[in-house]
Amino acid sequence: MNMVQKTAETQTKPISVIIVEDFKLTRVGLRCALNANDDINVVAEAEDAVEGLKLIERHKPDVILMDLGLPGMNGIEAMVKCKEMNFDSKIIALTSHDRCEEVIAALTSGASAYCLKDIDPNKLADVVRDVSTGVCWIDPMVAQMTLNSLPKIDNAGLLPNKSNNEGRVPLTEREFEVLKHLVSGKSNTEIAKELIVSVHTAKAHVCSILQKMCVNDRVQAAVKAVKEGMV
Amino acid sequence: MNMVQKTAETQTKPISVIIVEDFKLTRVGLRCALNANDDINVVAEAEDAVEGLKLIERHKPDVILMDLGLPGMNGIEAMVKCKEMNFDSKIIALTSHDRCEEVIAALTSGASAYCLKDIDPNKLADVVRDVSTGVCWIDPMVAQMTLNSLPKIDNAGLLPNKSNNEGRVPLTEREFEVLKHLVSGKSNTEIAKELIVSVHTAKAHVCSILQKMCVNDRVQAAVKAVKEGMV
DNA sequence: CAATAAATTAGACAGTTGGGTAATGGATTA
DNA sequence: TAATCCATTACCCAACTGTCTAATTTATTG
Repeated sequence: MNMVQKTAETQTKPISVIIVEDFKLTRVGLRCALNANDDINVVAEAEDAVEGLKLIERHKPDVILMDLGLPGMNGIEAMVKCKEMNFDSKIIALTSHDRCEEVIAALTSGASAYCLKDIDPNKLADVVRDVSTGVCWIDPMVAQMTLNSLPKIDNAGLLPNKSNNEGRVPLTEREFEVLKHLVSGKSNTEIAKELIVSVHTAKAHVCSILQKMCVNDRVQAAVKAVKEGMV
Repeated sequence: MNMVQKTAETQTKPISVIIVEDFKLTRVGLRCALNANDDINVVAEAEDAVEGLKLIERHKPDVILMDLGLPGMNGIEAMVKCKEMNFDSKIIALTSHDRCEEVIAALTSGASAYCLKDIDPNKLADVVRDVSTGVCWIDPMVAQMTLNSLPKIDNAGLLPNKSNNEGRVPLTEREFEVLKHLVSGKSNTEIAKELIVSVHTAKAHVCSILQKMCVNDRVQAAVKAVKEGMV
């Protein structure tokens, strides 16, 4: 039952990898895990960003494994500098955190993949292969979060399609404002204060939002709004 | 520590897949390519979105392969409706185009992966495996484009951060159950009825959920849960 | 101009929510 | 065994929610 799925075992030269990681033990672990694969070759290792950048410049590796929590220059800065050097090395960001801003920052600063450190070593090899071909790969723990950070686009009429508009919700502009505050968890009183109207007004808006969205309470409205990218 | 080699070859039941694709020939191709793998099982196929949604509702598959260019209701609408049904099926968007808006629209509408149709069949199987575990996988042809669409964040001083791991939420199993009901908009009374406990219990759980998630009310909890993919 | 829709305000009311505090039994762990 | 954590129940209370009815003002549109 074990035959097909190695998409990478071709005859071409192995994927060259550089590891930038401050913990010696993790470094060794990464090297061993990756070098166990015939098609992957760890060509160098660095324990800080400065050294890492030098090695990257020298070796021009296919893939860079970059720890984000480095002493001195952090991994994200390092990635930016790396991209400025203009090789087409692909970068895998590696951390143990799953903070939203960090994930986004890494991915917008040059990383093609984001892995948490507890990834299975064999899986990591797969990711290295994927990323070397240009794939964007994001760890399950942060995937949803990342996808939710993408800008919402009005899907209606995106594809040659007509019949759809009926399901849509025709909220007024004011109601949209209210909805945004509602989604951010504000109470009617807070919404009223924010929009400089009376609580009665805020309540009235919320009420008509609920009816237009066909839901029973503000929680459902908020969830629906988030899920459908209305906000 | 870990003897697994191929992340998929375990003894657990195969990954169930539903294919929604209008071209018969492509459908056959997809089915054959996937069914060639012991750990993947194509349980149904549909040639349009309406039929697809019915099948999805019936089978609750692990993974859905969704063509975006369907006649009638398009794939993106179908994904939205699919997400509304609230199973945790993962969706792979499949098209032959690489239009930016379409990619983003797909990923924000519920897709966990975006594949172009000329993908290697074995690679597709890998993607199915990855996606079934929650990975976000984006085809090389559109990966860079997608990453560029992420909101830019000011990286300065992003990382000097260690104390943050506390932000993570260690909800108990019971609390997770309650959270799910909460997200679906149920009141404490309804949650209590659902879990066959008293309202007091439900309230207690909700209360500790709010504290653990560091939010002030159930709306914020629901939104956070949805945004971070906790449910 | 008249009709329609949106935004605003108000009072009232039953029901829900979230915070405290406190007690009990069961399970796991030190 | 003792200490902890979890699930469960209970009561109180201030605050908030959602619905109703009803009225005024401003735009927009036929």
